[in-house]
Parts: sequence; structure tokens; C-alpha cells
Amino acid sequence: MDLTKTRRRGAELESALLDAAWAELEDVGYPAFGYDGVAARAGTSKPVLYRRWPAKVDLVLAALQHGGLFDKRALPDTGSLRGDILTALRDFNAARSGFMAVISVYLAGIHADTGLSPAELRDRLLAGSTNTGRKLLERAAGRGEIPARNWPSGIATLPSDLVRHDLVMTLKPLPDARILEIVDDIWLPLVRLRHP
Amino acid sequence: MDLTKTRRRGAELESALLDAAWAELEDVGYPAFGYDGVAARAGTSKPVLYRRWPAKVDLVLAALQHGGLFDKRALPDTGSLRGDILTALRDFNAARSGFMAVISVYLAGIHADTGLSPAELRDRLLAGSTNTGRKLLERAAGRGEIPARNWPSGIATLPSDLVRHDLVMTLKPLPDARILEIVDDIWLPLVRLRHP
DNA sequence: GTCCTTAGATACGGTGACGTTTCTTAATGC
DNA sequence: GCATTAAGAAACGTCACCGTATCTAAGGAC
Repeated sequence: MDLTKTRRRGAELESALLDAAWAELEDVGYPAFGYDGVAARAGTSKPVLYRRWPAKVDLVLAALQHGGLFDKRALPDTGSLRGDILTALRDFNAARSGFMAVISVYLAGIHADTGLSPAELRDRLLAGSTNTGRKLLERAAGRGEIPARNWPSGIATLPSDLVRHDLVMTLKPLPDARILEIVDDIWLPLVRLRHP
Repeated sequence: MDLTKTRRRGAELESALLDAAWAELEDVGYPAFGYDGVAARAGTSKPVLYRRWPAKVDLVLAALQHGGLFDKRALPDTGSLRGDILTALRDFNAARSGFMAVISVYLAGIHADTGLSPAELRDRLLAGSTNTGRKLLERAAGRGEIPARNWPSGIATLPSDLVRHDLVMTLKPLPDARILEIVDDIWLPLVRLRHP
């Protein structure tokens, strides 16, 4: 809190509120996420939050958006399929805490009426994987690196599926060796196959 | 409640308590799991539960065990690798609600002191996959179906990793077509590769 | 039948979070 | 300077759940 100013207003206030909401969501997950926690973290009072986001789900959605979860990621272009997919997976791995926040929101939807459309959240969870893998494959085929093929979606999404799986199962970032295994031992051999 | 008997005792009572606890855990997940809910579901009073399981985690663990989560599954033996893995994955898919209950317990461990050792729970989550895939592969190699090889663990666990991933991401059982894709388009081509 | 254990019902006090109200006063625009 | 808005502090009532205490009486052993 700036000593020359005691109260925040406008965009500065909202930014601070959403920073706090995002941090709280990442920190405690959806079930324990609440107005008291966010207010304390933001150094504000609850009416300030309720005025803008009258229901928990409003605040959660705003926090997710503020956290950049809905941002599109640039498609890596390293000149090789291996480089592209490694970059994409490492980026995702490094940004995992946002993913984990969304997972806690998403799984909470089993048991509670979050008001969030599961399809919307699912789209966000899978964003960058339904398209990224396929785009990288098509580009590589265009370069002649791999045979052109109409890829089953399960192959296009395989690397990110596995990263996602590990993030949930271990609650830790993947060791780089695991990323290399996914790429070098599993995905690349598969996409390099000649297919009838 | 049987009209000729009004109170349960002994093994009958415990079984009913754990049935209820398990059902509650599957229904509401770990964060919302509590003594009031279990007591209501079991048609009992809270002291009855507290007498046996003084802390929530005791009750959760007992419910998990009662739900058969810690049971060993028989290794399928259909005479072919494809048959074996399809059977294993379909069984797991059918039994998924137990898996989802464990996931909610496991993820809750991020944010709460469950008193459960993450390593223990992780072992249970991965049970049947660190070993099953490898055993099926070794058996198939022994039959001459596939080249013998020292399989990277990521390949041995690949089918169940993907099933697990989909269960979490979709909150639904996998369509059989997806299981067939995992087996026929991804795993079998990979394990049939000649490897230097 | 008696005696003992404890199941089941009920009540209780405490706690934490929610959602709202009240109040003071900082911040902004005129 | 004044008027308006709303930030921030604090308090409040409600509710759900926890964990415990009390009581009645069912169930089982003898």
C-alpha cells in the first residue's frame, strides 16, 4: 500500500483485486477459494469485491481471465518438429500452476454448481493441444520431415495429454527427461511411421 | 432399516458405515466429505463414526480400502497383447468412479493437510500401471508377438496414462473408440517397432 | 430374567465463512 | 473550497459443520 496514497481506485484497484484473486486461486484451489481470503490478500474489504463480482463464480472467471488462461499461445517455430514440440511442452510445463488452478475449478464442477459451463472450461483446458500438435505435424509434413497423413486426433494431442496427465498425477513439474521421453521415445517414433 | 431389527452392531454396522462413507466420497469428493454427510447417509449418529474413526482422514482411508481401491487386479490373459491391454483398459474404465474419488482426495492434498502420505496415494493411483503394461509386454515378447526390449517406463504406462488423463479431463468414461485408438493407433504400433 | 455395552437421537458450544449493513473518510471532479 | 462516490474498516446475523456431551434403550452375553 503506497504511503502517499491510501486508497486505490479504478483500473489500479481492479488489477490489484484480480492479482489477489488469481494468487488465491492458485494457492488454495477452488473449493477453499473465498471472499474472505481474496479480500485479505488484496488488502481490501469484502463489499468492494461483492460490488464487482456478486457471486463466487464471477470472481473465479475473472481471475482465470486475468491469469491469462484464455490467452492464445504463440506457436513455436524452431525449424524442426522436435524443436517445436519440445518448446511447446516446456512452455506448458513452466506455466503449469495456472493449469492446476483450472483443474481444481474443473473438478469442483463434479460436485458443485459452479455456474461454469464444463464445455467452456474443457475447451480452455485443452486449448493449444487440439490445434498445436496438429499444426506442428502439418508443418513438419510440409517440410518433408515426416510422412503426410491425416492424423488421428489422439496422436496429435498425445504429447500434451501425457504432460497434462503427469502434472495432475505428480503435482510437480515434469522433469525434462520425461519431456524428452515423451517426444523422443513415444511421439516422434510414432509420427515418423510409414502408414498404409 | 430392517423392521425386525432396529440397531446394527458389529461387522454389519461397520460394513454399512463404510458403504455410506464410500458412497459419500464418490458423490461429493474429498473437500465436501464430512461426518454429518456420512452419518446421514448411513442412518447413524456422529458419535458412532467418531468412536471408530476420530479424524476425517481415518474415515477417508477406511472408505478407500472398503471401496476396493487397494485391491490387486488380476492380470488379463487373453492370449494376445491386444486382447490383454484392451481388457485391462476396459476394466479400469468401468471402475472409474473409484479412481475419481481418489483423485479428489489426492488433489485435496495440495491445499490441506490430509495426513495421507502423497507417496502412498500416488502408489495407489498408479497401481496396476507401473506393472501391468510391463508384464503384458514381457509376456507378448515371450510369445514372440513383439520384439523383446527393455521398455522405457513411459511406454509401459502409456495406455493407462492416457485413460487416466481422459477420465480426469472429460469426467466421463472413455468411449470404446478412444480405447481402441489408444491401443491400435498409438500403443501397439509403438511396441511393435523394431528398435536398435 | 439381569447386566453391560454401545447404537442412535438429540442437543450443545465453538468456529469460520458468507453476505450484508453501517460508518468514516480518501479520492476525484467541478 | 464543496459535493459525490465508493474504498476500507468493522460489525453483525446466519448457517453449516465440527466435535462433544447426555440420554434412552436395543442388542448380546450370561
